[in-house]
Amino acid sequence: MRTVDPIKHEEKRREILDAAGRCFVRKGFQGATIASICAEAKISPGHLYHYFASKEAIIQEMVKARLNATARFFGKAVDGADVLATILAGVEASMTDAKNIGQEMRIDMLAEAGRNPDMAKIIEENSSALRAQISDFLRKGQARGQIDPELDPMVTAGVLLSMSDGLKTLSLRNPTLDVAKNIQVLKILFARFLAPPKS
Amino acid sequence: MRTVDPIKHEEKRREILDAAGRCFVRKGFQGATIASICAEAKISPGHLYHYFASKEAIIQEMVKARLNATARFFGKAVDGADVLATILAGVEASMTDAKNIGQEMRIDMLAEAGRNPDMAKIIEENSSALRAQISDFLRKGQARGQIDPELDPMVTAGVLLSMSDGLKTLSLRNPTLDVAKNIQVLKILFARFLAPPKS
Amino acid sequence: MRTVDPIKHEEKRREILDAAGRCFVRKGFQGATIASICAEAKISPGHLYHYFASKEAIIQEMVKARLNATARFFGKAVDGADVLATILAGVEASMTDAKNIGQEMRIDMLAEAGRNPDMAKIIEENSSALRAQISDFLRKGQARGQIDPELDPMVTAGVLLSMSDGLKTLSLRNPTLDVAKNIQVLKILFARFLAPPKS
Amino acid sequence: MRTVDPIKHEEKRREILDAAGRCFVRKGFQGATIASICAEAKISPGHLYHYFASKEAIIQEMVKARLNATARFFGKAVDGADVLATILAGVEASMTDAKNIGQEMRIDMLAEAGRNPDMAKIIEENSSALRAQISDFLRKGQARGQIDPELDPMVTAGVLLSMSDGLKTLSLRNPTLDVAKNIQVLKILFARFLAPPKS
DNA sequence: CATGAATGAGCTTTCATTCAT
DNA sequence: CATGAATGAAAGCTCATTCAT
Repeated sequence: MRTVDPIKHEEKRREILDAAGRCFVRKGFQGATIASICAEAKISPGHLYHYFASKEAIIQEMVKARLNATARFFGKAVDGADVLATILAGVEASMTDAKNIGQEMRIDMLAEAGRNPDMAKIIEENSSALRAQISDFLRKGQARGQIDPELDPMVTAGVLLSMSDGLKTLSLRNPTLDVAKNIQVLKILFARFLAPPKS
Repeated sequence: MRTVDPIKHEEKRREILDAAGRCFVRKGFQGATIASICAEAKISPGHLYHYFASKEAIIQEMVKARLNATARFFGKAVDGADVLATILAGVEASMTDAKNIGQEMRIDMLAEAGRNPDMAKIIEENSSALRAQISDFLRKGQARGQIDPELDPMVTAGVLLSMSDGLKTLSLRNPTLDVAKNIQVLKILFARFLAPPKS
Repeated sequence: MRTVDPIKHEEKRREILDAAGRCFVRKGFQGATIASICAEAKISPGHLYHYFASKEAIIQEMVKARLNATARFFGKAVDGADVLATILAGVEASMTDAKNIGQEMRIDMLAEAGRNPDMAKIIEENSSALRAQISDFLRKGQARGQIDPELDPMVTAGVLLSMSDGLKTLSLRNPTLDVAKNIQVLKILFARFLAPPKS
Repeated sequence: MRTVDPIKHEEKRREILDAAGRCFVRKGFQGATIASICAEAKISPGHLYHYFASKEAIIQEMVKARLNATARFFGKAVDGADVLATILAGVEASMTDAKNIGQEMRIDMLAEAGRNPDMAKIIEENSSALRAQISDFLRKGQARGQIDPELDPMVTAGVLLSMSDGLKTLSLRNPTLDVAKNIQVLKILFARFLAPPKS
C-alpha cells in the first residue's frame, strides 16, 4: 500500500519552490533553467515533474508564495499604534534590509506582469489585498488624527504601494547611493504627504 | 562607384532597432527572438548581423537610444518658469500618455539591470545624467522660492526619479484604476514634498 | 533506486566516440556535423550533450582515444627479439593493412594540429610518449648490435615517427602504386638507415 | 566599348589567389571564409565572384598554383652535378626555411585529398609529375655512380616524395626539436638509402 | 568593374519535457 | 518515489552565394 504522506509531499513542494526562488533571483524567470532548479533542490528533473506540471506553474506558485509571505508580514507590521510612524519605519526598513521578505524579485515580477496575463492576475490580486490592508490602516490613522483625513484611503494606499516599488529602483539606478541621506529625504516625502496639514 | 551611403546604413539600423523595440515590449528582452525581430523588420536573420554584432548589442543600442530620447525630452520639459508646476504637469503627463517616449520598457530595463552588469551600467549612466538635470532644475526652483530650500537637490532628484518608476507600476498593479483620482493624490504627494513649508 | 550505472554511461560515450570517428574519417573534423554524428550514433542532438560538452570535446577525446590505442598497439609490437626485423615488419604492416588501428585520421590530426593549439598539445604529448617507446627499443637494438650505435636513439625515434607519417601519404599521392615494390624499397631505406655499418 | 584587359584580369586573379593562400595557411580550407579572403585581397565579396565561380574553385586553383610553383622550383633545384649532394641539400633546406615555396599547406592538402576526389586528383597529377622529375634526376645520378643503381628510380622517387611529407610533421610532433641534430640524422638516412653500396 | 545589401540553409548548442526503469 | 536517459523544437549565429545598383 503506497500511502502518499501529504505532509511530506507539501514539504517537498515548498523545498522546490524555495530552490526555484533562489535561482530566479540569480537569473530571472526566463534565465533560470529547470536543470539549475533541480540542482539547487537536489532532485532529478524527472522527479520535479511529480510535483509541478511545468516551469510556468513553478513560477506562478513561487510568486504567489512570496507575495503571500509579504502580505502576512505586512499584516503584522501594520498594527502599530502610530500609523505614520509605522509607515516611516517601514520605508527605512525597506531601504536598509533590502534582502528580507522576498522583495528581490519585485521588479522582475512587475516586468513579467507587463506581458504575461497570468502573472498580471497574480500581481493584481495581491495588490488588491495589500491595498485593502493599507487602506484600513490609513483609515485607522485618520480616525486617530495621524493621517490627513482629506486623502482617499484606497487611492492613497495604491499610491503608497507603487511608491514602494520606486524604493526598489533607487539602488539600481544609483549603486553608490548614500542610504542615510535618502532615508531622510524619503521620510520627509512620506511624512509631508500623509500628515494632516497643520492648523 | 562610391556607393556605401552611410545614411541608408544608419537608417536601416534605426529601422531594426525600432522593430527590435516593438518585439522587446511584447516579449521582453529574453523572450523576443532574433527571428521575430527579423520578421518585424522584414529582413533575413543573416542580414541582421550585417548591422549588429549580436542580440546583446541590439538590446544595448536600443536601450541607449530610448534612454537618450527620454533624456532629451526631459531636457526640454524641464525649463518651465514654475518649477513645481512643471513637475506636477510631468506627473500628470506620465499618467495620461503612458505610451509615448519609450517608457514602456522602463520596468524591463530595471529588472534586466538587476542581473546584467552591462545593462546596469547603461541605466546607471543615464540615471546619473537625469539626476543632474533634475537637480539643476530643483536648484532653480529653490532660488525662485518654488521648492523647499532644505531639500538636498541631488538626493531629491534621485528620489523623484525612482518615484517616477513607481508611477509605471500603478496601472500594472491596478488595471481598473481611476486615473483622475490617482493624479489628484499624486499631485498632493509631490506638491507637499517639494513646496517650501509655509512660514 | 541506485541506478546511474556508470558502466552504461561509459559504453554510450564510447559508442558516440566511435560514431564520431567514422564521421570524421569521412568528412574531416570541421566537415563532420553534430547532426551527422548523432545520426551515426542514433541519438538525438540534445542527448549528445549529456555525454560531451562540445564538438571540440568530442574531437579531443576521440583523438586521444585513437592515439592511446596506437600507443598500446605499438607497445606490444615493439618487443620482438630482433629490433630491426620488427621495425621492417611494422613498415610492411603499415603498408598492407592501412585501415586498422585508427590510422586513417593521422594526416587530419596533424593538419589540425597545425592551427589548433589544443590538438597540437595532444599530438605533442602522444608523440613524445611514442618517441620514448621507440627510443628504448632502438637502444635495445643497439645493445644487441642490431642497430647502428652511432645513431642518437631519441632523434632517430623522432625521425622514424615522422617518416611513418610519410607512409600514409604514399597511396594518397599514387593510388595505382605497386605496394609490393614500395615495401621492398622502403625496407631497403629503413634497413640501410638503421643497420650497423659493415665493419 | 568595354575592353577587358586580360592581363589585368589575370593579375587580379593571382592577387586573390595569394590572399586566399594566406587565409588558408592561417585557418585551413574550411576555416577560412570568403569574407576573410575578400578582406585580405581588399575586394568585395560580390567582386570575388567575378573572378572565381566558388570557394571550391579558389581552393583548387590556389593549390594548383602552389604545386606548380613547387614543381618549377624543384625543376631548377634538380640539376646539380652531384645528385646525392643536391638531395641532401634539399632536405636541409626543407628543415631550415620551412616557410618558403608554399609548403605550409602540404599537410592540409593531403588531408583534404583523403576525402575530396577533386583535390585527390590534383595531388595525384602533381605527384606524378614530381615523381617523373625526381626519377629522371635519380637516373642521372645512377649513370654517374652517385646513386645506387639497384634502386628502381620511379618507386624510389615516390618514396622520397612521401618521406619529404614526413619532414613537415617533424616540428608538428616536436616543437622543441633540435633542428641541427635532426638534419644530421636525416642526412644519414637519405645518404645511406641512396648511395651505392661500398665495394 | 565594383560594391555591399540581402538571402536562407545550416551550424552548434540549449532546454522544457517525457519515458523507461 | 526517484532517476537520468532521451527527445526535438527552437535558439543565436555563420557563411557561401546572389542581386540591385
